[in-house]
Amino acid sequence: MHDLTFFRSNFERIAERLATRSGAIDLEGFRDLDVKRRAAISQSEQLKARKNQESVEIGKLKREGTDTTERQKEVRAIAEQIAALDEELKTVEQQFQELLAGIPNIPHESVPVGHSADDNVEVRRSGAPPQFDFEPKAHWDLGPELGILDFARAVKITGARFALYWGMGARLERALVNFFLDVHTREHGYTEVLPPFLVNSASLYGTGQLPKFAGDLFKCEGTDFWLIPTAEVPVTNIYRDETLEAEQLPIKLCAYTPCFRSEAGSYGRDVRGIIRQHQFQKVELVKFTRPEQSYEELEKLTADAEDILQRLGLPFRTVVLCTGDMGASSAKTYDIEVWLPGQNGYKEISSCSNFEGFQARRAGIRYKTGKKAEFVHTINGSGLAAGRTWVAIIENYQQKDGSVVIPEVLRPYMGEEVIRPRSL
RNA sequence: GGAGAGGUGGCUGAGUGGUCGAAAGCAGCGGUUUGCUAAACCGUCGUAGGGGGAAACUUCUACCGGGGGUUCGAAUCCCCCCCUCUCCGCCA
Repeated sequence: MHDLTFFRSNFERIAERLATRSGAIDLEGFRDLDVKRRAAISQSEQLKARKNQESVEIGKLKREGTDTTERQKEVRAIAEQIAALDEELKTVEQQFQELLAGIPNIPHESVPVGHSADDNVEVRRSGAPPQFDFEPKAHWDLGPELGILDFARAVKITGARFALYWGMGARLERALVNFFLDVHTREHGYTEVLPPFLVNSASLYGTGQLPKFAGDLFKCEGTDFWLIPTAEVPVTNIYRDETLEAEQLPIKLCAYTPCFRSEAGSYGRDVRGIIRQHQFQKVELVKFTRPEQSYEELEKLTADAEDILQRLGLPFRTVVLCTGDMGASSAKTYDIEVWLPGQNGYKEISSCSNFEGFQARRAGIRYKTGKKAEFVHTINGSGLAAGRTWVAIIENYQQKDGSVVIPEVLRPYMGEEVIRPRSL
C-alpha cells in the first residue's frame, strides 16, 4: 500500500518506475477515480455539515417549546440524500482502495530492470554441484527407496501434494528445523517466536495476501480463520497497529511454522516429489527496521540464510530479482537457490525481500523518533524452507549404494551419520 | 460450550439522547520560577480524510471494540458479531 499523499504528488516519477514491472498498471484510471472520489467526499460532507447544523437548531427550538415538525421533515430529506450519496461514495471508495492496493511497490534503484526470471542477475555463488560417478536419483525415487518418504499413504490420508515422512526422514526434517533455529537464535541474534498457525483476515490483509490472493489460501469453513501460507503473516502482524520505540529497532524475529498453500495456479509445475506441496515446514526470518537501515539489514538477513546452506555444505547461488519478476509488495528481493541434482539446476529455497514501508502502512506498524511516528520498514525471508533443504540433502549427499550421508553439522541432531535403505 | 460482568483518547477513569472529540488525573510536549540529581505553576496535547493556504495554520467530516438499526439528533436506546475478566463444564 502506497502513501496516498506521496503517491499523488509524485505521480509521474512513480509511474515511470512502475512501468518497469510486469503487468499493466492502470495509473490513469487511478487518477480519474481519485478525482471522482474527492468530489463525492466533498459533496457528501457538505450535506452532513448542513444536517448537523440543522439538528442543533432543532434541539434549541424544541427546548424553547417551538414546533419543529416541518424542519425535522427537511432534515430527514437531507439524511436520505446523504444516504444515497454515501452509497455511491462507497462504491467509488471501494474501487479506489482496490486500485490503490493493487499498485505494486516501487522497485529500489539497485534492482535490475527486466521482464522475467531470465533477467534476474546472479550476485554470488557458493560451492560447486557435486560430481557423481553414477547416475544420481531424484528425491522422489530416493525417498521411497530409503523408506523415509511415503507418497501413496499421504494421498490416502489427505490427498495429492501432501507427504508422509517416516523414520529418519521425519527426523531429518525435525533436525533441520532445530538446526536452523539454533543458528539464528544463538549466532545471528534473532529471537524465536512460536505464533498461531491460523490467522484472521485482518492479518492477511496487513501483509498483503488479501484481498488479492485469497485463492492461494486455505480457509476454515464457517470461521474467519485461515491457515498461514508463511510465518511472515503471523510474525509481521505481531506489531500490527503498534508504535515501536526507535531504540528497539531493528527487531529480529525467527519462527518455525508449517505453511499451507492452495496454489491452484501452480499445477503443472514441480508435480513430482515434495518441491511444491500444500503443506511444508519452514523457519522464517522477519525484521522490523528504521528506513535508513533497511537495505543493510536486507543484506544481513540474506547472508544469515545463506550461512545455513554453507554450514550444510550445499551448493547455491543468490540472484537479485529483476523488476519484472519481483513480488508486488517487494522493493528488492534476493532469491537463494540451492543446487538440486534431481532437477539438474538451482531451485529457490529462500526469498529475502525488503518491503520498505509498503507492508507497514497496510499493517499500521510505526516507530517513534522524538515526537513523530513513521512507518517501519519490514524485511523477511526463509531461513530456510525445511522441505526443500531436506530434498537438497537427500539428493546432494546420495551415495552409489543408495544411502545418504548426513552433513557433519546435522549429526548431533540426527544421532546417525548415514541414512540407509529400508523398506516401508 | 453454559452463566454473569465489562470494552471510552498513550494509560487510569467520568459520562444513559442534543451545548461531548468527549470531565478529571497521570504520562508527553512547550514555558515560567527555583536550582543540583526534584518540585510548583501556566499553557499545550488524539487519529484519519476532504476543502482553503507557499507555509504556520484554518475549516469541514468521520471515529467512544466492529457492523447494522431507531431518531431531526447516539459514546448514550435496539439487534448481530468480536474481545477481555469471573464462575461452571470439557479437555492437552
